Amino acid sequence: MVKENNQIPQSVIRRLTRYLSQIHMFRDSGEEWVSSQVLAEALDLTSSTVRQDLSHIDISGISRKGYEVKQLEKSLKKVLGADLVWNAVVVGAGNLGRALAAHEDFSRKGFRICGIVDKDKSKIGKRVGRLRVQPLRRLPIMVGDENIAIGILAVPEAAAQSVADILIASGVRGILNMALSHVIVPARVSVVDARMVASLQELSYAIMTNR
Amino acid sequence: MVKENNQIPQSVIRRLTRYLSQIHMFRDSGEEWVSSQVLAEALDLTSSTVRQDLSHIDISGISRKGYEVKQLEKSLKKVLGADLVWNAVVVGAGNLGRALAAHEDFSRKGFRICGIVDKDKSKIGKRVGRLRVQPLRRLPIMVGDENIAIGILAVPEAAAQSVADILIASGVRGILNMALSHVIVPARVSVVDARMVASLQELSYAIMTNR
DNA sequence: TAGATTGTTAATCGATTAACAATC
DNA sequence: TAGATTGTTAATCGATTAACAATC
Repeated sequence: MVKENNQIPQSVIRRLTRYLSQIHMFRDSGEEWVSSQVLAEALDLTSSTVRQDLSHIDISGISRKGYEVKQLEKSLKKVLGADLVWNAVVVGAGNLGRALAAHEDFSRKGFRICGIVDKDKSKIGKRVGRLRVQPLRRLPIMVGDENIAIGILAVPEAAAQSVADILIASGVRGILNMALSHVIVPARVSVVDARMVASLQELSYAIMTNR
Repeated sequence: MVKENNQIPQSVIRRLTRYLSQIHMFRDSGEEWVSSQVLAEALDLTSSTVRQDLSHIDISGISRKGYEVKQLEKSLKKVLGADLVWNAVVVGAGNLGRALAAHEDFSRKGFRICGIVDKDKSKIGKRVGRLRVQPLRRLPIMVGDENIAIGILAVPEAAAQSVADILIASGVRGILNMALSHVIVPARVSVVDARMVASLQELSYAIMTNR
């Protein structure tokens, strides 16, 4: 364990998020220990993959028992930054943007939505849960004042790049891209795509080829 | 080109969805031809990867010109099933479920949301755009009557598996999983994860390790 | 103790990149 | 024609799986 300092591969990080979710389930059903085998079965993986993955993080298993659930939860949260609170702003106050701004899961998992902005005058000032839609031009002030690290991009395909540029200029460190299109960013900014239409297209391909 | 019959790797399919989105941009700006080099640059890939990927689908490029935009769009749509209309039902009428049911991008890209259901009595009957929230128990009838292939799972973590089981019993062929947790399904059903909290956790890791 | 399970090394498998002859 | 770009093969790189000694 603890292969500290050098970066963990993206493929592993993606599975660590799944381990964390699964560990919560085990914790909630009162389990105190979990083996690589049990974790693997719950997530359709091999126990070998689980052990390899966990070798990247600060956790020690015990022969014949496995990993302590509480400790594993703590280590996974630590490495993913899930033990911190991350401030975020939603850009785009369409159906999707408003839903994301009000989505309970986010705050429950440490992502605090501090604001929602739109460039469309007819949307500005409208209530979204406890927030009000602000004008797009306020973005730099909001990001600076509220220590916002993450921008959630929920605008139409065609606007995605120009709005991403504004987010970057405002000083966010990462972008969750909900738009269809690819956005280009400088190296100091990170992007993760969460393109739902793309996911649906992957799904339709899978359905078509599934026998 | 045309390595027909044998399945295209998941990693390639994921990029094909990106090519399709990018091709729409080129088309909209009036381009008629696109080379592997240009496509690669727009998406942060190598031209070699693009050519390899396109060798899986039914398209021929021409030396010195590249690929015809219209033809490439058509081939990409064909292989991804994006030339078809897919009927879908949203399960869970929380903030997220309601937004997904009303999301314009979906219908524009051929995913027709035919219904939204919830088990919570207080939500049933409420309007969501042109739809009304139906009781969960109507799911099998809806899926059968409206030829629904896809279920979009937008329920809390703890309910995900049991609701997935109901979707499967109702006869859907694929599930878009918006819930945090992993769902287990029989081989004849396909699942694609679109777990947004997981994406945010990937992003926070990326931010933390970005210098 | 006996045996289940970890941690890790080595083997396999798959995906990406490089290279280049063919071609328009 | 000259040269840009494809299509494809081979090389490299990285990720997953298998295997097994160490250990509790």
